[in-house]
Amino acid sequence: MSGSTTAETSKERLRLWLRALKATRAVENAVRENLRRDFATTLPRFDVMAALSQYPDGLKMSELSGVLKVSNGNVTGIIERLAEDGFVAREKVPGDRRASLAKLTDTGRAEFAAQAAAHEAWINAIFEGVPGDEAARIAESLDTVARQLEDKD
Amino acid sequence: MSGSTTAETSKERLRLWLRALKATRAVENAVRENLRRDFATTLPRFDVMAALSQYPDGLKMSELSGVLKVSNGNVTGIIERLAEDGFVAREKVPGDRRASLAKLTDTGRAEFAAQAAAHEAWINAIFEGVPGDEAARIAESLDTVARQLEDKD
DNA sequence: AAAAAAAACTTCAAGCATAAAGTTTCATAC
DNA sequence: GTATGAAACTTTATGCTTGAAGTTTTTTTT
Repeated sequence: MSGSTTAETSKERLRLWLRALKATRAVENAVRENLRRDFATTLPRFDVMAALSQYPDGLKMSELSGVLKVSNGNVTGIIERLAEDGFVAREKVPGDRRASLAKLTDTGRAEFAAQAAAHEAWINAIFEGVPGDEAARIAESLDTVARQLEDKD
Repeated sequence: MSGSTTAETSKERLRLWLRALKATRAVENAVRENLRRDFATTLPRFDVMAALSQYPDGLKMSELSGVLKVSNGNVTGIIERLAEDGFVAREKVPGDRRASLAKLTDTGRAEFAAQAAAHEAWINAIFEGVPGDEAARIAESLDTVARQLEDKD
């Protein structure tokens, strides 16, 4: 009977999801709090800077919203505030006057490097109780779920 | 060497977290979209109604914000909108004129029953690729993380 | 070449979320 | 019994987020 779909496994999956949601929210909230306390920033801003740090030549606004899977209007606001703080610069795209390129400034790059190092340390501390091989197995299962959802789009 | 804490397991844990975050966000977004499409509601509203459904005698505003781990002001707004829609009633607490009790109405209870049934079906479909025993193991690891964070508060 | 359609943004309205400040009510101290 | 402090909320300011509507520029059709 192993592997069959019963009403009981449905409940079990629901419980898994609720626990997963609870745990990830707890981690997320801890990260938000740390970002706020140590860097006076937010998770969305960190996410944007993380994305930009992987593209030294910059990303168009629409590419950025595609990478982060958030709406266009959302990206507009976050980039605007990051630009005000001097962490991001908006450049014009030569052949297209509609588009604009968002790019980390040197200040932004330095700031993000510090944030990323701290972030890795926080995560490492939080996941201390999870052995490495267990971590790999969990990631595998979660990817299965993520892929399942991507296919539906 | 198994189980020792090295720089490599730190990176591995970071990757695990990023994948977990990506997967749970994907599931969360799918649920949000379904709630919107099928019930014209939101995840925060669903969460509030789920909490209230477990307390037939109602919850005080402060208790509700404690259960959901969100701020007081947040609860005020969500309950207000749910009350406008007739799903929640605010009652006075006999001995204390400061406090108020939030409680599902009959309409609210019926509405939530429909939402909860649909929700379980969505989750079951999304987690179809995850076998039951794997699910149990993942939940175990996630609980370890969640407990770790609770202790710090 | 003019018209229509599409693309790349930005703006807007509404809801969610927090922290901080403000109100009213209750409990304690003196 | 009056003052002090705490508790239970609400309000406000700011930022995140979306979907929808609006603008400008580019591309495609005809």
